[in-house]
Amino acid sequence: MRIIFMGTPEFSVPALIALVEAGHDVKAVVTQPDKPKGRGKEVRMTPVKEKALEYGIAVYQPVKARDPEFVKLLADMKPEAIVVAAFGQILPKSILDIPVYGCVNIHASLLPKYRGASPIQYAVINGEKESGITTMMMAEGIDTGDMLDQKAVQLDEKETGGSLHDKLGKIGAGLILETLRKLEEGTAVRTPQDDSKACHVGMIKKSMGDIDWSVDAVSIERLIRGLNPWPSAYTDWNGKVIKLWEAAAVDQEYDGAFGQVVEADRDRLVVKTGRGGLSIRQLQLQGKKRMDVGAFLRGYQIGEGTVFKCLDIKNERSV
RNA sequence: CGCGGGGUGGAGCAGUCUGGAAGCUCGUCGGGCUCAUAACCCGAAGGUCGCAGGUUCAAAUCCUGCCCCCGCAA
Repeated sequence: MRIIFMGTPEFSVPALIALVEAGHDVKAVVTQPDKPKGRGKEVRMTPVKEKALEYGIAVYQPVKARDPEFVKLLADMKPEAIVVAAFGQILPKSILDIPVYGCVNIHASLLPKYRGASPIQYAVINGEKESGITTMMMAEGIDTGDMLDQKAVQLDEKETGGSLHDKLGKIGAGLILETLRKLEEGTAVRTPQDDSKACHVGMIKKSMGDIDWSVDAVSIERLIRGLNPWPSAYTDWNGKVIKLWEAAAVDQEYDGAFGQVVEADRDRLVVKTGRGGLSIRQLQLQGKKRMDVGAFLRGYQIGEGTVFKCLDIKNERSV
């Protein structure tokens, strides 16, 4: 099938690879413009662009895809389908109408749940038992179009945003091939979404990682997993930022203030939360590499009574 | 040239400002105590102090250049 692929981050890459390896005629790849990233300020290509160049596929990076000139460019390529996976821009109707088979989106949730920008992290943060991939016909609303195929996956107890991201990326790659085949064969079934069961999640903000110790330990532990590896959950220790990478909720009540260390021995560091304690397993001090809590305790003097603080004023957690 | 932290036996840290014996908490190995132990006691091994130059009687420490890791920002 003659396809135009639109995607930007790492999540989109497996799908692009799958399309190419499956023999589809990927005419062009559309991705976000390069931006200065990283420590230096170096301009870095998007992951999708990098892969596209490997394959020798033409890459387009419009600041605004809805620009009429760009729309015309797309139309002139006469794609049979446009496959979109975490592209990062909203497509206007003028683009949605171009391909005969339509614009198919690969979305990382079991729609209609978790429409929006960060379905993967929120699935973990909210403690979902399962999530998945939905391929869908794109409509003008955000992730509101008719569903085509869906594949679920169970979340592991230790699932992180990163691990789920990788799982779903692979599943998405497989599912989009199936969906395209059905579209071509004419066997695809469009299922409208039940809007009453829909929910929408916005972009992840770094400030979400600022741990509010008055919240229950179970939720904090989920937050830590959901925001791993990016942007990560963190707290303040004597004016220094500490990222928490791994923890476990302890079902026990302690005396003391929220955020206070209530247990500290050779390999165990427990902090009091709104409900229960949080046993920190792996953490990272600013400027340092991540380390197991045992190593941290050996190098620094952490006594019971040490207090971790929530520095940020606003904790914006939706859903 | 975006801002900043750091590279010291296997791990995590101190020591660097105010040059002058390699330190701390662990780990490892051997021995002891013990019903037993992640506990305790005794002993031991293990380090080019990121790399290369320079200053000095003397450099982990001061100066110069380079490499690597990390946080912020984007």
